[in-house]
Amino acid sequence: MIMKTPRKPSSNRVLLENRILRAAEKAFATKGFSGTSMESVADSAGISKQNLIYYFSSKEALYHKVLQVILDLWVEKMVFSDDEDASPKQVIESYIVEKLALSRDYPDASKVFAHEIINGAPVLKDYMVSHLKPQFERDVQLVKRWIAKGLIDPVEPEHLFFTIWASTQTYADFSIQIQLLMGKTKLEADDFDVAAKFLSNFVLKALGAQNE
Amino acid sequence: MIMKTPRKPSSNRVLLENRILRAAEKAFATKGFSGTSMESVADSAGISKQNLIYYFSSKEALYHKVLQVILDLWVEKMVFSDDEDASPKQVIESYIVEKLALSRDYPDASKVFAHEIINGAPVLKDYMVSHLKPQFERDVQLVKRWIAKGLIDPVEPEHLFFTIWASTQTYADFSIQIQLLMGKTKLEADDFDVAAKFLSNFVLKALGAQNE
DNA sequence: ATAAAATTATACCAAATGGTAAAACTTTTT
DNA sequence: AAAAAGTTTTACCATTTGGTATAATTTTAT
Repeated sequence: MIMKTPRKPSSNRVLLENRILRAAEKAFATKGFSGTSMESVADSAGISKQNLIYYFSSKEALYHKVLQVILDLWVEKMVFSDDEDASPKQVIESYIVEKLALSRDYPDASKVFAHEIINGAPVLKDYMVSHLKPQFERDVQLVKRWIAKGLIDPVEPEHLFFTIWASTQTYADFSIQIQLLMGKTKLEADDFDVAAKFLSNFVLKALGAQNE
Repeated sequence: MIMKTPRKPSSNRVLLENRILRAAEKAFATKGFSGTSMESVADSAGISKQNLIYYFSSKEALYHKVLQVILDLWVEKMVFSDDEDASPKQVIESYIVEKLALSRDYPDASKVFAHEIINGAPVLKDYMVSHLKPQFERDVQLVKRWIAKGLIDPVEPEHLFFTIWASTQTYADFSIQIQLLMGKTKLEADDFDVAAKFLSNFVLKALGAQNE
């Protein structure tokens, strides 16, 4: 039986796919799935619509790939319960800092995710139950142990996470509102630093976990 | 000069317009502006597309009206600095409770607003600067006076508002995520009560304003 | 009752859009 | 060099969609 050796993917292809994915991410972020046309993505990527379809055979396929890239990035960068022996202050502080860094560095990714969730998670529902929920439950258990040990004051851990997620992601998803209200044309790195300090202090104090 | 007396709007018309607006709000909330077709709104409202266009001459007009109804509701229900002499605890607690009540009772409105903001506030930009920003700045000043009087600990008031908004609206906008992670088919009134308690305690403690 | 205004139904259309078919061209492998 | 695989371009199409034009019907004011 003769096995044909497949040609190695040209480096050009990888570059082009990345260019397409970035263009698509930006489009999905600012217009949503329905509001994004394949032609506009192709234009942003500098290729023809038909050529875009050669690389991603349908708009759904393109959207799925964009979501997958986002999730890979997030899972890679966001682990809460890394070190069982780290202090709550350390863990929470770096969690908030990292989440805000994601909002700062990947605002489009955050917005695509926000669109997906607001629209009822039509694509991500299964993934959330199978992957995110177990991780979430582990993290909740860790917080409960902290409470049992008296390291932080008693709170509902689930709502603690909802609050941290919401208040870090708002700097990406609702950045236009924040800009308009603060009279800025865009959010600078400095604004994210201030937000990180504010939120860390805020959460730690609310948990009675400033020390250590 | 003869002035024709215009016919009074039939009560039927008011009812029908409300039915249309509710259907449109739900559609815009779950699909966004681009993802919503006039025909689907008409179907949900139980009329023909052409008849819908008779009442709202374009999709833009319909969307603008939906936004306006939402803003009217929110402005009516959400006043922060009502009473200068109320204690921070009273003001913040009722603010959080009322914001959560809006998320509970008008989740679609919250989602339509979220879509608008994530997409860059193409319609609401001007309104936010002319109406919301002054109100925001008044509220910020009130918080600053609280700090100056030593009623609460020093924080950046702007970020305090961003956090409260984000963490109350997430129970509407991201409800599917919360449901999936908590293993519920929907969020009940009880869940909102727990969230209100959690958030009130959390924020007041972070501000050092539990007493009074 | 009747004219005028309001409402609903019928027929239609131009533009946008996601996608297919297939030919032409380029690069890589043998 | 030739075959094969990969890539790009050209031409086209069916469906969806927002919207217009207009006729038919119902409701209201006089």
